[in-house]
Amino acid sequence: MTVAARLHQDITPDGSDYETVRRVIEMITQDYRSQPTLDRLAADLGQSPSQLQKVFTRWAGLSPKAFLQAVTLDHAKRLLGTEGLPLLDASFEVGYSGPGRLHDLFVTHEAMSPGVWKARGEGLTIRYGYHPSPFGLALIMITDRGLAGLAFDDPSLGKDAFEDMASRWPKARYVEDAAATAPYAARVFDPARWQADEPLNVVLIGSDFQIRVWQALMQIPLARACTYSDLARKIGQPTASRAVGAAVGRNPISFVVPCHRALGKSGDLTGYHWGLTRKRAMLGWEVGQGQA
DNA sequence: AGCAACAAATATC
DNA sequence: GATATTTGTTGCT
Repeated sequence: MTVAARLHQDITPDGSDYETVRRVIEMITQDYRSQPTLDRLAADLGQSPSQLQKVFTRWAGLSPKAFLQAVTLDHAKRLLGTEGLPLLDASFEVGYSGPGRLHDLFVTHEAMSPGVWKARGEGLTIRYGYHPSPFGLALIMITDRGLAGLAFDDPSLGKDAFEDMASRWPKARYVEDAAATAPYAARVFDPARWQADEPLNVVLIGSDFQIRVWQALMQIPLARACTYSDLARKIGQPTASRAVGAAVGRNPISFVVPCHRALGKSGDLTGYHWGLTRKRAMLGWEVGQGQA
């Protein structure tokens, strides 16, 4: 099966795969100490073990067991007491194979002038559309310069993706145009199309400081992680880690600007705007792509 | 005033 | 002793 065909299956319109995966992750992370078996997870979900195995591997490219190890990395890292070690190095210590040599999603970015940001998006026309993704229903926003926003709709979060995004640039004009955003959805979530010869154009709209943080984030390779203080050092303000945290959290283009790769210094997955479970899911998924 | 932080100190098991 | 919780400091919005 081609990657494209596989991806098409991954992103069932009703998002049922992600829903299953999300619940598994929640169960796993609730008591990772007990290392729940596949049989038990399946029983709790009311599915047959083989069915669960199939859905899970299709989605993550990893068996649930391997995935369990991946999302337990924060725990592993804490146990190892390693400092500033990239995520996968830590996983290597717990008997996990190393990262693949996959290229990361190749993007070119340009920063919107601070003026546009200060004007709260005035004069900007933003087209948007909803598309299924491996992480649930995604809301994509574009300007004529490129991708400007990526959010996730998640009823369990009790927040509306569109409201959330629109409040960032309240004065922009919003036009629904799913046909225009569809190609972006296809590109962003298909690792087979992450190639340098056809870079994805993204537009960063934010304050000066935020944009520097987001640019630093985009330099973190797939399935790797770094800490907030690492980022602070990287942008030349080693004491500004707290401000970095705030800026990371404000990132409008989640997943593409990999805010999910920022961890607390101890390896804790501190917070995530679109839900901690989704952050774990992304990290695990990336590890899976690295294996593929 | 408010944060998706950090480190050191103190309290708790 | 190892972990939880608290407290002071931090830089940018």
